[in-house]
Amino acid sequence: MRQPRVFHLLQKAHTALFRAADHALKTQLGLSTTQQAVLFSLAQHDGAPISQIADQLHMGYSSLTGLVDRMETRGLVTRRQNQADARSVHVFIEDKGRAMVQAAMPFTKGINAALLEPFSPTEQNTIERFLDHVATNATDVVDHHANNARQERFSA
Amino acid sequence: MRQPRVFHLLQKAHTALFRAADHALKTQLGLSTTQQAVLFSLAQHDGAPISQIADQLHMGYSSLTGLVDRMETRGLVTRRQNQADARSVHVFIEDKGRAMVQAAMPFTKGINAALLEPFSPTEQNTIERFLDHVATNATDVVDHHANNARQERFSA
DNA sequence: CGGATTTCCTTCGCATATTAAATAATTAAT
DNA sequence: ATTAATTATTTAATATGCGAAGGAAATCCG
Repeated sequence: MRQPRVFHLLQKAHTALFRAADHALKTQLGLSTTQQAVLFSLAQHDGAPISQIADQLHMGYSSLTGLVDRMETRGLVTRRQNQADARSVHVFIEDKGRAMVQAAMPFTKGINAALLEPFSPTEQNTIERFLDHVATNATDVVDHHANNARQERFSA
Repeated sequence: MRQPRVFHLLQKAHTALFRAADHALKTQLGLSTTQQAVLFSLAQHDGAPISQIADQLHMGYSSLTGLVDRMETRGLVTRRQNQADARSVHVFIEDKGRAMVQAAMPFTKGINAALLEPFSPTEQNTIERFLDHVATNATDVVDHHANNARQERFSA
């Protein structure tokens, strides 16, 4: 049985969706995709330390520093230091940021509904499980195969 | 029935997979995600005009110019003018570029297999159809909902 | 034919992102 | 106490991506 080329399919699906959504959200809210991601992550884990956000979004600290800078300048979030551990910096959503999450809601909800419309509940469940699976396991899978490739090269 | 938040799930899955894969492919082949995408697109449509690549990857012309520049510098592809229509520029893969596609193959294949391993053939088919569906319909769906949002704003 | 328009691509300027390496500040470990 | 590890920022280099403007070729149309 032929296996779907998920790797490229996922990339195609993603770019198709997000280049378009990016444009819409940028012109309507002034939010970039990445900033959106940070905001939505914070909406679920308000006050998360930088390290945790970086983890969730698979980014380095240095990427986040600039990102949070820009969002803080615009009044969407605030940095606060942890009193227990003065090294870690926590990020909190401000009202303005929360408002943006709310404003984006009907948009993303509509998109979800429209994209899932042709699929049965069972299929929708499969789709969800797959995307979750990729989100949580991709790093390990990739690392494993990258190591394999390296070993093959050494043994060649 | 609760609907999966495909929008955010897709983003999470994609970043998880591609931040990791990016790193691996960059260190092993020196290819960025976008350059990969161009290369793989060309592997299937060698000699495509810039406009077509832009279409496929949902990018503007100006983004592609620089991209192809860098790849041309590295000897992966070549630009050639269309003799029939001197405006359009076609891009061809060179041996070096083709070699990279080949070199990346086992890697992506392994990843595909690993990510699909927990899913039955039927489920794999569903997944493929979904990703295809998103890839081809996302733009329309997003535009439609963006327009709706704009209309609501005007009528408010 | 010839001017206006359109198409295809490049150039340029700008904002965003991303990474690697170096630095700081703080906490933990021995 | 000294050393090591953790957390985050800074800096510099590169990539990416969009929009506006321009140039060159093709097409439209009066």
